[in-house]
Amino acid sequence: MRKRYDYFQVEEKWRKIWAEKKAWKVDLKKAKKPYYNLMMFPYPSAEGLHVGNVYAFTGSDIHGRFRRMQGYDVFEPMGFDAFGIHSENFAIKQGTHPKEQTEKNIRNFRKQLKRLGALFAWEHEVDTTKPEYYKWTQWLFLQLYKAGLAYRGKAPVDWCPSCKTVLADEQVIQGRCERCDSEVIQKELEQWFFGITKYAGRLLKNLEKIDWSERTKLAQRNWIGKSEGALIKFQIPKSKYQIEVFTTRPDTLYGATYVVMAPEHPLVALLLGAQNEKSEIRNGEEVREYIEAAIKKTELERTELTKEKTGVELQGLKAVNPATKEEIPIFSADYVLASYGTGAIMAVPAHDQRDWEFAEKYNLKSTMVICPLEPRSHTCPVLEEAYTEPGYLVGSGRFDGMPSEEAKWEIVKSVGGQKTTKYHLRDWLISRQRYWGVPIPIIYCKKCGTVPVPEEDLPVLLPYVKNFRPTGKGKSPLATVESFLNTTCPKCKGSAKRETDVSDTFFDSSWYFLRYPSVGLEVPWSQQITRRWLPVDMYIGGQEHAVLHLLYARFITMALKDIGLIDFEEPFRKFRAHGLLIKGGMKMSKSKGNVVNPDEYFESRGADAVRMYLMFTGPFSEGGEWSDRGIQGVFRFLHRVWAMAHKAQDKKSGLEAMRHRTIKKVTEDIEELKYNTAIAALMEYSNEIAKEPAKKDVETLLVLTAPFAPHITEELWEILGKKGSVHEQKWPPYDPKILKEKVLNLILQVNGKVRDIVQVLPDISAKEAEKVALESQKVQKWLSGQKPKKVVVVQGRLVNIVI
RNA sequence: GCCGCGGUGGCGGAAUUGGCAGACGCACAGGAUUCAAAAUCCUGCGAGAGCAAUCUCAUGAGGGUUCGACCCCCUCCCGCGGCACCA
Repeated sequence: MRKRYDYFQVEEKWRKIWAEKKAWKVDLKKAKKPYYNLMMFPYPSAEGLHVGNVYAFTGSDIHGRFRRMQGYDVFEPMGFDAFGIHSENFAIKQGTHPKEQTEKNIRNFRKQLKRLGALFAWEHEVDTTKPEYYKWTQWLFLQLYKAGLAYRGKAPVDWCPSCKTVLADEQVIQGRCERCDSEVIQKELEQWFFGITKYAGRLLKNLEKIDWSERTKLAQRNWIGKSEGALIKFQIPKSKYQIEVFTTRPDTLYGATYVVMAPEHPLVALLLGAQNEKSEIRNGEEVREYIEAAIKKTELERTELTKEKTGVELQGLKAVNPATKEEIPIFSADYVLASYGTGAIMAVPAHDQRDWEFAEKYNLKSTMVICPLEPRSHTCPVLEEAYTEPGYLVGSGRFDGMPSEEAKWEIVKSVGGQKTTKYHLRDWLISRQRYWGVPIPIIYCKKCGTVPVPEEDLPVLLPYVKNFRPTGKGKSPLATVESFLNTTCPKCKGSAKRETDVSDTFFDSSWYFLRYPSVGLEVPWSQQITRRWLPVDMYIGGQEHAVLHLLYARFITMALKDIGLIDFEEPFRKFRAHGLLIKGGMKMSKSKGNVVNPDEYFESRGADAVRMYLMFTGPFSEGGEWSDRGIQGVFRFLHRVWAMAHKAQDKKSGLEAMRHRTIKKVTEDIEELKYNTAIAALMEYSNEIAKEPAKKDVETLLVLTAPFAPHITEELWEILGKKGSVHEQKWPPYDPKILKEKVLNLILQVNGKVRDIVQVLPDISAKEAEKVALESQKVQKWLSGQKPKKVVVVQGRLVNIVI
């Protein structure tokens, strides 16, 4: 009796059985070989599960299933990163409420995710919007606060006028909001920050020792942006003030012909003095106007590269170059950023292109102090633009003739400068003036100041508010909710006000992996369980989070280690970024109308076919291209496997060597996440088996295919009358001795071109191979009697005859 | 501008890392089956020449190293990603 392959019935049947048996449950307390297989949890959008999610999760699940068959106790949790502006905006548009909308979306996601046939540990689901989760997010905030890593500060911050909230540095892409692409403007606001910059050096250094995708590490390195340089002070004569600059090129100090301070530099304001007050600066009015205008500009306007540089001289004041002792002019210009280094620079027009352009415009002196060639034996060229490469010093007093790299630190020493390292990374701004997020657990009391909410009072519940629209006035909508805003001070019991901003959603996701194993417990995480399960063994996710989520998670983990709450400082032992699934050569997006709905294919081809096809489109780490017709290929493959399992005979297989080769190939490919070639190997093997199916081969094929297509393999395993589940089978070993074919196809080349292929014994010696080659008729034809100049023998592969 | 990755049939992609270029699959063509279609199965499928055996050319372009190059080196072109007035 032979049934047709009815994927729908098969998949539904096993989904039910697995759920009933709790087939993937691991005992977190007792597991002997714990393996934490993590995937980036999704944001549950109203559009439903995206095929990109399915792609990522399938790749991760295959890895989990593979490890499980290798004998690990695999914990593969799933959850929802459900707070955030996205759902809030959606709710505003639809006239719903984010809470209800989110609950609805999660129900839908859960239903869709269950069709995937993954190992998900649903009893450990995390939902970041649930008080039982965000209670601990708030608790975490308090721990960081106690440790001095969460602080409130007034600073010019990036404000998105469309999202009506401030943004973290990481969320501003080239002066635009990452989410809505609006031009970001600067606002001076008092906000909460996390002190991630304290960890810059460690975040950078640890990259050397963690097993992560190289490109992800590279993106983090770029973002952290280390520069080694020096702090050098320029005295303002007859005053108590000095301008301290940061430079990576102290070797050019003798060429510093003016200094520049950023418009926001506090010393500029100080030197200007109060309005109407007498100042040393002769053109105070002009300077004031310039600074006001500069501060008003958007980030985009200020960083526009093509724009001509502007600035204003602080007339009447000079600074002394500590090397030349020369008095040089002082400028304020917005090409110098307040947020980096000391907010002031020494300008060396000859050796910095930006300074060159500025000096040209304002007719400032330029002195060449680095010569590209050894100056004693060459004349230095006349520059037509800044020379920024290393070279030899000239016009630099006793340092003349020294290579610039060498002179650097000597010069720093000679002027009493200080060697330092600076990073581009900025502190993490976590305040958001929005509704749908975790309330920051802080109370402001007139008497006691800033008071953290006592831990026993957590969670600070996010109130259900009908009007949750952003106000746009630099305040969260929660500020209008009297019952939330007004509270009593935990210290003096007097009346006090709550912080009304919520925290960045990236804070929610910066620690969820710690919560998963401990879900349901009345502590943020159990020490015992955490010691057994963390750090995460394998983390798979998108590259787009390289400098957002992945950096934040590392920072939080490091901070927790220092506070003494966990005993490891890197959260993810291994991280692999997967590629992007595209369609028609383009990223999928609603506006292009090329978004693939996975449900449609779950219906028409089944989850196994969807899983397998997605993995077949290309290397998992590179991404792939979805084609509506392409899925037919794996669908046919599954049908053929179905058919051959029904036809399989209990007889000796003629495919021993191939079986072992396939096991080897599939094992190694899965190990490296090269699922596309693993599947190709399975197809090749099955193409051979199909000719005369022997049970032994079909069984091996089913075991090897199980991680990719869990339902059909389980069904066929049962149909073959095998005991237990195919997923409980041990991953098959291969025997290197059986790998080799009995005959070797020896390639015979003449002048590097293949002219003949002969079958020989695999262990043929070099001498014999040469003899065989020279005897070949075809080779002789090409030789046409000539004596070979040289014969190259590659053992077990080829012979190349050179004439 | 700097850094990184890539460019292979009509398409997605392989190639044990210097050793048979195009595995596997899609699409396409021919055939079988069918009243017919779908599905399925078999065969073919880089380009050019040839009845054929076979030969020539071909991995973005040009050059080089090598017995031998998709792979290594140099120059250039194109695409993607990260950073970017960061001193």
